[in-house]
Amino acid sequence: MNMAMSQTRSRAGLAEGLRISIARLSRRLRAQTTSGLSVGQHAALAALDRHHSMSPRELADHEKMQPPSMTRVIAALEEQELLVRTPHPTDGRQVLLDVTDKGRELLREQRRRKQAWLSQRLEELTAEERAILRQAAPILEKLSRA
Amino acid sequence: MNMAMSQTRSRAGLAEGLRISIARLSRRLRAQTTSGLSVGQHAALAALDRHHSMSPRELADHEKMQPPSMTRVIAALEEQELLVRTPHPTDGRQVLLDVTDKGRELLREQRRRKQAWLSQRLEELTAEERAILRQAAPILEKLSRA
DNA sequence: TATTGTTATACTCTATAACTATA
DNA sequence: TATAGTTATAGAGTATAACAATA
Repeated sequence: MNMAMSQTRSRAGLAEGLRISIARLSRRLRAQTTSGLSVGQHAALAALDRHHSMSPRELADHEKMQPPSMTRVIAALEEQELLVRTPHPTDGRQVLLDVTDKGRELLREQRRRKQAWLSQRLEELTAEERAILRQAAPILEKLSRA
Repeated sequence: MNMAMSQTRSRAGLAEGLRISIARLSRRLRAQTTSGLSVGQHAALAALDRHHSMSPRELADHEKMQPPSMTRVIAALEEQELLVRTPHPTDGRQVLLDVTDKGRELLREQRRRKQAWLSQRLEELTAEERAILRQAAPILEKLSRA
């Protein structure tokens, strides 16, 4: 029995293996600053590109981040003119966020260049391995929001 | 076409989706301090439990962490008497690390209680979804070391 | 000279608590 | 009072650079 099997055969082993791999991948992804944007900044911008005119609170909930943390992410994106803030038409407390043309262009450019480091690692896998990850991706997405 | 599909159909989409899910999962896992040990500390201890008598350098390489970062992880584990350091028999520069009985007991206890938050989330998936993750886990492990 | 490990230092990401403005 | 957002502050995790000890 090899190690990968022993790690993932039981449910506890699956959780432990995933937890450790996720932490390690996260560390390595953070070290690869592909775009000038942190992973969190990129995620926020991409979410905003899909769901227009979100408030900071909605965006924080979507990304499972605390509002003050999101404030800083938003400030960094605004600083780079990748998003704009407009007042909510009826609720004076709220702010609406939208991606700018420059932000959309950056996202497009990123996708064109792909996510350099991770894409390269994916290319080194077999087609079958990639197929499994393609199936797993929406499950990981669901887990990350659960 | 739903969002998960559009995200994972292309290779760039797969990389982007995985990257964002991994970052979000990592954030949530870090927020769940199950054991008193951080994820990095747990990973180091578990690696040491499998491969006995590693040096700090080997452990850092194994976990894809820089040596000074690993120094701090090791110090925290030693402080809690979960590992011991012994001088290398022939190379005076090196140190050998080994899990203590207390460290092994902690790992065993952790596995018994499972990795609380993530295990709970896994229980909420269907059997089929878990089966896919079980296939994906060794691939993610491989990616995390690539 | 090269390698192992540590110390010093700093940066990024994120969190909690407290505050302001509006509802 | 309750909610949205921000500011102030702190902590965890990690990195790079510089150093000491040994090979």
